[in-house]
Amino acid sequence: MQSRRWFGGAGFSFADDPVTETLSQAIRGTGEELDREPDTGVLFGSLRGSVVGLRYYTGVVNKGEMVSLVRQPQNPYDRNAVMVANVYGSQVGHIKRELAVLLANIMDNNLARVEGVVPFGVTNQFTMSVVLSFWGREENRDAVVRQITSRSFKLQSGPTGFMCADGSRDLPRKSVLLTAEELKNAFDNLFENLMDDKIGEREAVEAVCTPLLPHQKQALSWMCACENNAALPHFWEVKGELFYNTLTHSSVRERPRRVRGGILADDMGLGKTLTTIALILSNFHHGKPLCEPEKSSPEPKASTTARKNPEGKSGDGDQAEVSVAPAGHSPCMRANQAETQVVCVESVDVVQEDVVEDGDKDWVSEKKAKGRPQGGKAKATTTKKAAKTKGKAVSTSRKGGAVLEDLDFAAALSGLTQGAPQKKSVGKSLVSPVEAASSQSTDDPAARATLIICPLSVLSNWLDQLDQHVRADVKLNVYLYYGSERNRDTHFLSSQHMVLTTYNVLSADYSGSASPLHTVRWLRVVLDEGHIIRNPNTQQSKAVLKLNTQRRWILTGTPIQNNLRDLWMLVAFLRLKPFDVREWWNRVIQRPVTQGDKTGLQNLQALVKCVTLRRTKTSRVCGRPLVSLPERSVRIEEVELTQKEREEYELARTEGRTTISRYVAEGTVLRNYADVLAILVRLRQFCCHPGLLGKTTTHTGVVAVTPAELRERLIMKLRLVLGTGSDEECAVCLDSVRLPVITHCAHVYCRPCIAEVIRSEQEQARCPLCRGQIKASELVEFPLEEEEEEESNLLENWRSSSKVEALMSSLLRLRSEDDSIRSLVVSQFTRFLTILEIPLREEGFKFVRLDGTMSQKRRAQVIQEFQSDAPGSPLIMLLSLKAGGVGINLSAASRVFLMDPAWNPAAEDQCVDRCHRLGQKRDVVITKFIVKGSVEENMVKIQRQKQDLVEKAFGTKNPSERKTSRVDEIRALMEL
DNA sequence: ACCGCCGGGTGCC
DNA sequence: ACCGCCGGGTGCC
Repeated sequence: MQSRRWFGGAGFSFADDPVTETLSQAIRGTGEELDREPDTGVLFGSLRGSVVGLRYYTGVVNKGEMVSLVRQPQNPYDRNAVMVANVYGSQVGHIKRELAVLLANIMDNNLARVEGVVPFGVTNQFTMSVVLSFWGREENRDAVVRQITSRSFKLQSGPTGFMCADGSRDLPRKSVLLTAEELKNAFDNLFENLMDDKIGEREAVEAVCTPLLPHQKQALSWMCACENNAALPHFWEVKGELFYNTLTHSSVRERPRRVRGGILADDMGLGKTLTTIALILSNFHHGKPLCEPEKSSPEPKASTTARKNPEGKSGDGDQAEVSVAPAGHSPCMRANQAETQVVCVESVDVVQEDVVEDGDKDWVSEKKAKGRPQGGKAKATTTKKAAKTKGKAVSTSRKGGAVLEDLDFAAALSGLTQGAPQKKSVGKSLVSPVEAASSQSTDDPAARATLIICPLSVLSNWLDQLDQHVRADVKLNVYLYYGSERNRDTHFLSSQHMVLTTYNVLSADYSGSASPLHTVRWLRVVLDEGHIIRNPNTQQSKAVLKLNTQRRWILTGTPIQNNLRDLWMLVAFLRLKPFDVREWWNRVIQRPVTQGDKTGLQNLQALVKCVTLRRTKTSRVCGRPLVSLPERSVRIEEVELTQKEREEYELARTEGRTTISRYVAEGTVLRNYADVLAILVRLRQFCCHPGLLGKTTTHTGVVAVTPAELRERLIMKLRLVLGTGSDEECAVCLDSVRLPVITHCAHVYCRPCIAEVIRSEQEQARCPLCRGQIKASELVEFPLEEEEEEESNLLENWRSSSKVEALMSSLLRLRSEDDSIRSLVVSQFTRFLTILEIPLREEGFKFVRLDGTMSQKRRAQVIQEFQSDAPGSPLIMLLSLKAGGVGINLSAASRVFLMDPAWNPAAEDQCVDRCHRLGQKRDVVITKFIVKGSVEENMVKIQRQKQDLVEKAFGTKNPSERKTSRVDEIRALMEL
């Protein structure tokens, strides 16, 4: 079941097209990506050298510990200098001069990566040995060996002197290798069976009005434990005075603390949002509730404050009071304050319990150690300052600072801003950037708000769920940080219970100066649909890593799309030391695992297990399924083309075959990728409706004569690639293409991405996909022309098609049998959806439409309309496959019509999951329309074959093999 | 002695 | 560094 994740290639970007998808995958494995492809290197050998200058630096290393080698070309004493640092980045010393010359040469010319292990640790205060191993691409082996021997160093073949992961000394590493199949299975199951029966259940606080299901209580219990538990994390042991990491063999003086958070990777529909809401309300400081309903309050007031829709307009079904917190104006100033509504329970007594938040515990023990048990100067100061800056005097004090904070926070929450300030306010700089930067590691009582970051498409879902699950008489301050009018006041943001925002807003803020979100000290940051940040090169990912927070959570249904590399960003966000530094991740986890090392895999499994909770729809709690979803069945409906359609199709097919077979013969299939893609797309469009083709009739594959012709042709190809409604992946950023441009060699990229390539490579700039020469002046943009005219043209000269008829007869039959059943009609081609509107209208179906071009506001309206059970609400939703992918809930539908096969079966599944999820009452029936004797049939065949393939799993095949199988697929598609 | 040897000063890059 | 290297002092045994 899970194996289908493997073939999802681009995952959430839904690059449905085989050519696009795997081609860029193939490219990823080829280019000069040594640094980014740590798993592709081979070991050239190793040699013994020495580290000098130890006495000048503080970095310590143990026997067997790994060290990193960092070039220092700016070193004033030697431009060849190579610095040696330990796992935590502290400098240990330098590589001895003569050896540094060699390393500098190898490193600067990118001939090999050099990794160091210290075999004996520090034996004197001046120098020590280091074993250097050289990793690189096979074609560089000779050069490296020559460099080494010409400087009369001796390269030992193999990893002699390499330390074993178990710490045994200086023996050749005996790694147990796994077969590709074992590896694939292990990887597939990496996120399975993580359910530890030992985790208990925990009820949510009263403020949560929806009863949690057993598995949700388990998740809550687990999440609270993750946030509160102070036990040593995995791979750490106490060794005398120090703490010792068994993987890197490093030790540190300060007690390493467990990641305060983790990955909640439950399947879609198991209630990750609800569980997270429960967590936020149930586990504030010291494991106490955030706030509770006032029990004595006779009439609960429905007031969910500081809340607005993305568009600033109140949603229709929104029962709670919706108020916009105006910029620069604190909601605390509202007149109808009812301070008693919020009771923030946070007792200081907890400080003395066993399980407390680390910061406080550390503080207590620190004070004791200093023999000042009741002191706590530093703490008291911060607290006072916090109180002071809020202009709030607090007189009651039970025990030290904590109670002050509590009252202070309660006051802040309930809006007692006009209390009598005894000292003058220091302005709104409650959180100064300096404080923020310096308070990373310690527990921070000022951190109070939870920041939720999600894709725009699920923002409204969070608001709905908060309404639904939080008791109306709980006054929860939720601020939607979105839109140009958003309140950027950090004091205001810090004082919220929750702040909701999107990845885009976050990265937009980040790119500016003084990002408010990066200034606030958060209690908790939650990344919803966290796999969005799997590519570490994106602005979003960089922005996310820079957030200042105590606790970190990732919510995702698909923790790994198809590669181990996807995991790194998640690990980095969680600050899973030391793997948040790429080198250690690569050396300890990624390369060993990719090369089939059993120990590496075990380490990876342990690592994942200690931060992840994942249950699937088929998981069981105490022998019972988590949730009982209705059945779901798939039937394939074969569609026969009419005589006329068949003739048209065959004409196009023959033409396409001729072109492609020529490319195959020439071995230029991949170079002519855009043409091949165009042919395939055209055939797929023919299968749906001839009107999909638009004016893309130009003959492909003929060399253009004039620049104008070439330009026209490129624009046409660009339109083909983009206009299908399927998503395109940029081979540079590996994300959906934004601001698309097409190169003269007919490859599509984001303009900024390819511009950067050209800028950095200058005259030698080459197309990342085909290595053809590219110039900035030759990039062609999509002209913003009048598509409307074409659209109306489409509708005026209306004709039906076999597939349209097949759908219509199904829908009509369905309506006559049961007119309460709602359907999703899904296509990758948005134009097809437009075409389908005509017969639907003709037959008097009420329908709505959801596609990627619609604004968020419109989407929310449409979904609400469709989900509503009011009489006269629509029976059908026309849905573009891409738009149907993420987060949305369409459980009102129980029939799905997949109009055209997608390349990525996972995309289809995701789409079906929109309705086959919690809340679905009926059995779900999925109908796939496949035109008999067409590319569609071949696509389905190849999909099935893919599912059976094993070796694709880890990307263990080398790039040329992958390219070959890609060509084979195209041949199979065209029956060549 | 335009050497060798001795012993003190010194020390990353 | 319980080294190596440098450079000054010194000089048969």
